[in-house]
Amino acid sequence: MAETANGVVSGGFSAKPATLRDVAALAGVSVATVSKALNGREHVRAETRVKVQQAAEKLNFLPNVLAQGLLSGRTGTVGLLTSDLVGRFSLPVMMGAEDAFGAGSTSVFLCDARGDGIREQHHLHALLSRRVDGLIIVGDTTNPRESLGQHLPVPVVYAYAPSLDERDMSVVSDNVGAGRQAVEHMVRSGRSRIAYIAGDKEFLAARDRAEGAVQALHQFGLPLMGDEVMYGAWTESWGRSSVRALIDKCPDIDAVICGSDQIARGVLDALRESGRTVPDEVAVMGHDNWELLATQARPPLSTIDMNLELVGRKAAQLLFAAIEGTAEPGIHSISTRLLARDSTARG
Amino acid sequence: MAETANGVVSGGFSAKPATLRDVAALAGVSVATVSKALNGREHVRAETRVKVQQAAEKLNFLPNVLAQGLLSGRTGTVGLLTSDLVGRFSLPVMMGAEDAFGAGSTSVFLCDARGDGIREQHHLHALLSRRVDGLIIVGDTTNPRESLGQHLPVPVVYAYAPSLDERDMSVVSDNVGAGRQAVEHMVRSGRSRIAYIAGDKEFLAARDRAEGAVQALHQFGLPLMGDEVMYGAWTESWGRSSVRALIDKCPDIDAVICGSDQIARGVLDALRESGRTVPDEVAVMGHDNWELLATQARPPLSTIDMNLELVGRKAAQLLFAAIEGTAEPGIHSISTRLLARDSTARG
DNA sequence: AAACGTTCCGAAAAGCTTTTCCTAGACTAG
DNA sequence: CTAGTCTAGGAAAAGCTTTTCGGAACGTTT
Repeated sequence: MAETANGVVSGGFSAKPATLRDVAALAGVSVATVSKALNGREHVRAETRVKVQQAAEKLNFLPNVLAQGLLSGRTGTVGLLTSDLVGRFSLPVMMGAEDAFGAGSTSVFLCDARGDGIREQHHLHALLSRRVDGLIIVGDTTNPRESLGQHLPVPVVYAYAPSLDERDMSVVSDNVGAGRQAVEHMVRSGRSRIAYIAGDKEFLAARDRAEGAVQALHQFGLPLMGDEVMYGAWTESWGRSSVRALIDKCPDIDAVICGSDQIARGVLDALRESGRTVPDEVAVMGHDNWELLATQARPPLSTIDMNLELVGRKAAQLLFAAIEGTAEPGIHSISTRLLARDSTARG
Repeated sequence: MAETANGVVSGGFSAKPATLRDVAALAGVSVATVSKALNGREHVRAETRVKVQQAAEKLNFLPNVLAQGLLSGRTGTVGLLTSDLVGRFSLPVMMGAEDAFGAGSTSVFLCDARGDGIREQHHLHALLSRRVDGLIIVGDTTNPRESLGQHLPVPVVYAYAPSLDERDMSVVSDNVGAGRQAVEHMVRSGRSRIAYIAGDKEFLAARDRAEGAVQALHQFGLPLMGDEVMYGAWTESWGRSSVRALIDKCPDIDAVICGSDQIARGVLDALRESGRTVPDEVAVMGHDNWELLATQARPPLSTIDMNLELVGRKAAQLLFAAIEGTAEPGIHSISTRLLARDSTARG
C-alpha cells in the first residue's frame, strides 16, 4: 500500500493513529510532559500545555485506551453475552445496559451465543482474553439458567433469565407481581368474572404471571372463571381457539387476562367475530407491551410493560458496583408497569 | 478487599488473571519460552512444551489480547454503531455482522447513538480510542445518511442506510427489486388487476418498493389498479382504511401488494370484514417477513424477506477486506427473497 | 583435541501510556 | 556570594506479549 506525501495510505483511510511520541516530537517536549499536559496534571507551564494541546489537536491524537488499560488493570469494557439476539425480550435489556454504560466511559462487547453452549464458551473465552471488567448474561426466556460458575476472574450479572446459583447476581422482571397488577386493574375497572389464558406452560414466565393473577383473585375473593388457568402457546391462534372454548363454557365472563399481547390479539379477534364487544361486554389485557401489536389492536390493548430497559440498567448498575468491589448477590426483581388502553375501559 | 489463602478475593470472583510471567514461574522457564510453547512456535522441546501447557492450564491462563494488539497494531475489534437499537430492522443486520465476525477472532463493540449526532460523535471517539480495526454504521431506515467523512483512521461500512458519499462502502437491501419480485409473483399466480398500498412516502424504502412494482407492471403491460401508488403510514389502520377506499373505487381488483407486513395485516382484516376471501378473490402480499405477524395472519401472509442477516454479513466481509487493504467502495445491493404463503395461493 | 552444527532456551526490545523520581535551572533568603 | 527552596521538565519503569538474537550445552566431524 503506497504512502502519499501527507501520510494517507491508498486504502481510503488515513495512516495509523498518532501516539504520544508523535505529539511529543511535534511539540518539542518529552512524552511524559505530553501525558501530564493532556491529562491536566501539574508541573507543566501553561504555555507548554497550550503548545502540547495544539500539537495533539493537529495530529488528531486520541490516547490509546488499550495501553492505559494495560497499566491500570481496568479496560473499561464489559461483555454482553446474549443467548438470542433476535429475541425481542433480550434486546431491550441490552439496550438498557448499553445505555447505562454508554453514559460513562465503559464500552460494551456484544456476543450472541444462539443458545449454544459451545458458542457461549467460545465467546466467554474471547471476552476474558480481552480482559473485560465484567459480564452481563442476558437470557432469552425467564427460565433460570445454569451459572457460569464462581471461578471467573470478573463479576457476572444475569439479566432476564436468573442464574440457578443464588450466589450469583440476577435481575429479573416481576412476573408474579404482573399477574397481580392485571387482576387489580380488572377489579378496579369493575370486573369480577375473570378468566386467565396463559402461554406455554414450559415457560416459567407463563406460570408466574398466572400464579400472581390467581393469588390476587383469591385475595379479592373472586373465582377464576373456567376454574383453571388455560395454558397453551404464545400465539394468536391459541388466543382465538382458547377464548372460543372459554365462552362456550362460561358465557358470562366479563374479563380475560392473557399471558402475552399475541394471545390477547387472538382473543380480541375471536371475541369480535363471536359478537362480543370489547371492552363493553368483556375486558381484555395482554402482557409485554409489544407496542406495534398492542396499539394497533382493535380496540388498543391494555397491557403490562416489563420495564426491560430498567432490568438492563439495573444489571449494569449491579455489575458496576461489583467491579468496584461491592457485590449484591441474589435475585433483584424489577416491578412491571401497567398500561391502561381502551380494551379495559370501564364497561 | 481481603485476599484469602487460595487467592480468591471477597468480591465473589477470583483474583486478577494469570500472566505469562506467572506461567513461566510455575513451569520454571522464561516468559519467552512460554510464549513460544503456547503459540506452537518451534525451538521448544516437546517435554518443555507439555510442562508449560500444564502450568498454563493450572493457572487458567488466557493471553492478554490487549497486549498482543499493542504489539501487532491490530486489536481484532470492530465497532458497530447503530442509530436505533430497538429497531427491528437494524437488529438482524447487526446479527449478521456479529455472526460473520464471531466465527473468527474478531469481537464487536456495540454502540447505540439513538439517532443523536452528539452521541454518535461521542461513541465514535470512544471506539477510535479503543483502536477498533473498523466500523460498521447501521441505519434505522433505508434513507441515505451523511458520511462520517474520509478522514477516519479505519475503514467504515454503512449498512441498511447507505452513505451519501459514494466513496464510502455501503450495503443495502434491494427494495426496487423487491417490488418487481412481488409483481412477478402475483402475475405467476394468475393475477392481473393489481393495486399497491405503500408506507410512508417520506421513506425511500416505501418509494423504492413501489417504483419496482410499477416498473414490473409496465413490463407486463398491466395497469396499476387505482391508477396510483397509495402512500400512507406503516400501520395496520392505514392498511384497513386504504383498502376500503380501494375496493370502493375498483371493486374488481384481484391482488394487493403492500409496503409492509403491518399494512398487509390491516388489508387482510378489512378484506375479510368486507366479505372478500383471500386468496380466492384477492391475493395479498406484505414485505419484511416479520414472522410473528406474517405467519399468524389469516391466511398466513406471503411476504418478502430482506435478507438482512445477509446485509450484515456482507458488511462484515467488506469491512474485513478493507482492513486487509482491499476496499470496494460503492453501494452493494443484497437481493430479497420472496416467501409464498397462503395469502397468494392460486385462486 | 579442535572446529563446527544443532537444538533449546533466555535476555531484551518493541508497542503506548502513566507515574515516580531525579536534575537542572531559577529564585529567595541569609 | 552561598545555601536552600521551588518548579518545570525529562528519564525510566511498569504493565503483558511477541520476536529477534545471542549464548549454552551437547554432539559430530576431522
